[in-house]
This record gives sequence, C-alpha cells and structure tokens, in this order.
Amino acid sequence: MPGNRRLPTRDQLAAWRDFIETTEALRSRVGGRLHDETGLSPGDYSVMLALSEMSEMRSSDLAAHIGWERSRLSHHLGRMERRGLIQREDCATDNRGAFVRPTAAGTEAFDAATVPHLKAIRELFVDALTPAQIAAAAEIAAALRTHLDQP
Amino acid sequence: MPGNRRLPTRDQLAAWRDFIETTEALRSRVGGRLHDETGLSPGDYSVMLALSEMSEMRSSDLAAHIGWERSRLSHHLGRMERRGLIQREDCATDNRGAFVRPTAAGTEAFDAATVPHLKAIRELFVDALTPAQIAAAAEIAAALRTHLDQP
DNA sequence: CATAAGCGATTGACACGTCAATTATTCCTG
DNA sequence: CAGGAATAATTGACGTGTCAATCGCTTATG
Repeated sequence: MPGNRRLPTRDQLAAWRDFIETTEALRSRVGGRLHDETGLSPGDYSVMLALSEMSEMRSSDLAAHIGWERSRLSHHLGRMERRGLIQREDCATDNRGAFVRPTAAGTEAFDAATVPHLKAIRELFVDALTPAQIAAAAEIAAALRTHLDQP
Repeated sequence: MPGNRRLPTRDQLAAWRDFIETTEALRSRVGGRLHDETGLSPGDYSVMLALSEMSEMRSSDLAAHIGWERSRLSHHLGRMERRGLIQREDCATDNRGAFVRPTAAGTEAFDAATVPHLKAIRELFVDALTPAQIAAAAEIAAALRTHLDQP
C-alpha cells in the first residue's frame, strides 16, 4: 500500500483548488468594492466595526476582539492614524497601555461604509447561492473550523 | 418597504463571516505548513507547478497560466531569482520577451514540496469534510465563480 | 526596595500585492 | 519607411502581513 494512498484524489484536489481560489477571489472582490466605494479597506472596516461597538478600547483588547496579532494591529493603527480615522490616547491607569478611539471622520466613514459593504456581501455571496447552499457553506465552515482548531 | 430589505439577514451575515474567515484561516494554515515544511511559499509553489508542466515559459504566458498580473509575477520572479529557484533568459525571437525556467535547485525544492503540500491539503481540507461536504464545497465554489464572472 | 520577570505596545526588516508609470521593442499603417 | 500604437516586462511607491527584537512600565519576589 503505497504512501500516496493517503494523498488527495484528483477530484478532491480539484475541489480544493476551486474552493480555495474562488473564496479568495470572492474575498478580494468584496474587499475591492468596499475600498473603491467607501475608501476603507477590509482591515479598516474590522477595526472601525469593533470600535463602533465599544467606542474606546485598549489596543490589546481590540486585537483580541478582531483576532489580529498585536503587531499587525499596531502597524494598521499607525496607517489609520495618519489618515485621521482613529487616534491613540495614553492610558492613565497603566502607562504602558494605549486607548484607541475613532475620530469623527473615522466614525463618519464607517457609517457611510456599512450599507455599501452589506450590499456587496448580498450581491456577491448571498445572491449567488440558494438558501440551502448558504446553509451548507456555514456547515462546511463550521466543520473546517473545528478541524483547524484541533491539535 | 425599506431599502435595507435588500441587505443580508443576521443569519446570512453570520454565514458570510464564518465562511470567509474560516476559508482564510484554512488557506493561511495550508500555506504556512507548505512554507514551514518546504521553504516554498504558496506563490513559489504555483510558479514552480506551472514551470514543472512546461519547463520553460514566457513570462506573460506564465502569468496568464496561473492567473496573476504581470507585475505581480515580475516582483515574485525577482524574489525567486534572488533565492536561486528560477532564472530568466532573453528571448531570441522577441527581444522584449523573457523566458523563465526553473533551476536545478528550484526543481528539487518543488519535487520535495509536492507530497508535503498534498498531505496538508488532505489533512486540513479533505479529512475535515465528508465526501458530500466536499462535493457541496465544489458546487458552492462553482456557483460563486459563475456569479463573480457575470457582470 | 531592588531587581528580575512579565506585559503592553511599537518597531524594523522583509515578503507579498496592486496600481500607475516607464522602458524597450515590435507591429501597423499611411 | 517613418512614426505612432501596441506589447513584454520591469520598476517604484505604497498598503498589508509576519516574525523577531526592543522599549518602557508594572509587578512579584527575595
């Protein structure tokens, strides 16, 4: 029984490729529309979404909330700060810490971005699939996630 | 009938998020394993895979073959050339053109990467899903792709 | 209370992607 | 065949992501 008995079949490999390439194209298309129509990148949107729920947050908590590494967030916040979307403030109780809060311009940009973004999701994802397929997609995601989270 | 009648429902949005975040995590995990175990990035692998089928190729054809923009390929080939995986040669019949060919080291790295990569795909994708789910994933990808290629 | 350990956050170096501009060559057309 | 349009490929600027190192502050411990 050769070792490659355990490798994917031709069909499984084709399914993998179609699946992974198409989901990547989908993400990129939705993100592109978000950016083109609103000036916010997907990363910007995630940050602003989290801040819109809390309005002010420790940098670490924000990173945990959106599931980013802290250094990634730090770089991203630097770019967002330069563009005037957020600002950082020192934390009185812990001088190492920093608060992140949206600026007025940032909040406005986020508010203006929400509907276009949801619309893109509807048009490119929801409208492409039947209700059964959407349910299947959610189940597939759950199965993959469970498997990924294993040892 | 308010305009947001046409926006995704709570469930649809949750499905979107789970789906897109999980597929991204999956891609990144498979890519990470490829890179850690073989020293080739997913981009390197795509390039070497295409070259393994043709052995020598015009840069443009290579870009078309793997569906990349030419400038992306140009940057990537620069990095791969620096690492000694490929080399570029002038084209006799068209002095604008360039041939790309794998080096011996590149071919060796690719050959050594194939099995580990397929193994990662099996372990993280194939093994996570039932045969019916894999088929459903392929159908979902096809539906999304068709829809993306529309307007 | 000194100091080492730990934590919050940033930084620098580098890989990767996109877009717009550029260079060099070939092709086309009057 | 002259000169501009088209083509092959590269380049530069910049946003994005990861990893490892660093810096300053807090806290626990002897």
